[in-house]
Amino acid sequence: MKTELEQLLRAAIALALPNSTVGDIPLERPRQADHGDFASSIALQLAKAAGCNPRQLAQQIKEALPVSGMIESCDIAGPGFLNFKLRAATRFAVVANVLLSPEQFGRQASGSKGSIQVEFVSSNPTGPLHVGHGRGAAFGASLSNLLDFAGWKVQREYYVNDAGRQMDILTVSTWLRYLSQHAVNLDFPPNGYQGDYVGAMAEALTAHHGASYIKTATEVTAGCPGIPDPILPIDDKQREAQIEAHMDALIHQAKALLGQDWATIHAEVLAEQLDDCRADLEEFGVVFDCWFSEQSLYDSGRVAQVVARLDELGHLYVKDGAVWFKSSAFGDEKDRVVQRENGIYTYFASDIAYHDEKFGRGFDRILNVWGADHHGYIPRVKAALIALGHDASRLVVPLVQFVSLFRNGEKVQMSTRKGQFVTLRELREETGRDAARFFYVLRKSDQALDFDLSLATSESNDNPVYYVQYAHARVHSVLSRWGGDTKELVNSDLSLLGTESEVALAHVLARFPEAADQAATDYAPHSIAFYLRDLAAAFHSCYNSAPFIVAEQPELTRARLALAYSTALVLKLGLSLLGVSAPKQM
RNA sequence: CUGCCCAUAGCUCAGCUGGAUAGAGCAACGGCCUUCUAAGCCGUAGGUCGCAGGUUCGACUCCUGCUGGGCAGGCCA
Repeated sequence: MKTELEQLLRAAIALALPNSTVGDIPLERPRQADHGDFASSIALQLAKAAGCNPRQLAQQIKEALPVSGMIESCDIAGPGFLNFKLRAATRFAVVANVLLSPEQFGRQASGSKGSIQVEFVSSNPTGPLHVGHGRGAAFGASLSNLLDFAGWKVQREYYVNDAGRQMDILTVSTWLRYLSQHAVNLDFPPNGYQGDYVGAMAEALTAHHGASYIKTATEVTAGCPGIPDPILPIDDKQREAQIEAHMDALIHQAKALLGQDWATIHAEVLAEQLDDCRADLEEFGVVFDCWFSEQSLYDSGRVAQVVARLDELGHLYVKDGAVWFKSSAFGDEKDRVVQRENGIYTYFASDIAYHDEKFGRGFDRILNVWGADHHGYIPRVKAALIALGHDASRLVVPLVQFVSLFRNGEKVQMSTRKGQFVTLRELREETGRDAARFFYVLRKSDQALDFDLSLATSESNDNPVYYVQYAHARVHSVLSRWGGDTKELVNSDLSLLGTESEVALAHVLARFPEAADQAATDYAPHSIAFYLRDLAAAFHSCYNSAPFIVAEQPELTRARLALAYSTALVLKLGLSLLGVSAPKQM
């Protein structure tokens, strides 16, 4: 409807101003009803270049407008706005459109926008997902759904950081718990993973492999500097350094003592964490097409290859024994190390290989959904891509800000250390999946989120999830009261509609395709949540203004139910984009 | 010190590539259930869009400076 009107305007402008070049035609739905159904400020924009006053130009455009069955009137208002009023039949045509193909309403042809990869969550598989990851998951999943709906061919990917030190630390932590369960007593390192799940994995290790990994305490700590005594008067930096050195020595010692068994434990720990993570996300309605392993980049030699390529291109140099990438030559604020003095590649090196690999897969666009704390990392990745000859503008990084939990008005304290964090699983169990998914996307992603647990769990009118779901349930309640077949509703006489609240509802309904498309281009699932609230509000208003079922007027009843049912279908569609269910009863 | 994000009603937040009288929810106040689910609706009140400049027909929106809050600046990931 909007695009048709846009074409009419374009034709009119071509006639009124033959020599002008017009970009996008501004066309908005005014807030105020007396400004019509659509308004355009195009005359104001073109007036200057055309050298005449805006109202005059608006008049010319109006007169050049092709005849159309959808427009009832076109007025010139204010400084030169063109206000369009639609015919009643045009206004309610949306109802028939929705009923004819409910799944397709607002959906754009698959692949019409090109292909896109969305990488999100990608948390280290070193422990359960917490509420921060939950936001990334909810955002990324909703965004992916939206992009798919708006015509992108979407691939959802989880990058698994299965290489590197954090995984080693988890493996050691598990092994140390295993040892202590077998009465080998050692001081547990403060930078080890301390959650209960580590102990559980240690028990599983015993169940699968018995006592075959037991070593003595002296063997394990041989060559370790030990954990600094808390009473020692050394500064925090020194203490930190010694703790890290102790951990490195433990890892080294574990690898030496266990030999092949180390790889077995490592693999088992990783598999267990990934399975848990996958299940957790699935229960949250978040499913990935691809789980991409960081380790595979090392195994296939891609990391070494990409570093070699940068070297051939002359973008590397050696300083202080380490290999540096000249990222400052490509927009980064300083150069970055890709290979450490000890010969080990940095995380950045594998990330370059990963992004190079992704670009090689031929996506038109690549999205990395990252926590906002990683924003400083963007320039160096882009720098690497540019250096490798890629078009870095194809990479977009939507940032997701932090989440704070509130219960009864008080902030829930969380710290990743000591495993004192609220997990996504706990959140889901407390609020339910629907509330969690909806609350997560109720705020702009680049805005810090205060997640109000009391509100999310309240079964009251304060809860915005219920507000939308209730509108959907209400429609079905009315439909079942009516008792007819909803398939018949397509043939209703929509010309019987026309009250103020009916017009308003149809108007919001017709906005859905634009809202979905805009939300996709803005990477802004939150605007769908807001749209759904608007739609529910328009429905509730309609519901209260007059009964849908009028006993002595079956035709009017059918027309009104057609409007109500199409509303329910769009509510369901919109909620499904956000991963929220649409119950028929509440 | 430098970079990024944020600042809108008492509170939590929307505000579409610059458009007409800046919106919603909660809280406050006043109404609406013998009729399809009151988890709802209708109404009233509430604002110097952080401050100061600039760009123009027009600025919550764009630019600069300032104030106040969050985050980031490793041979960690």
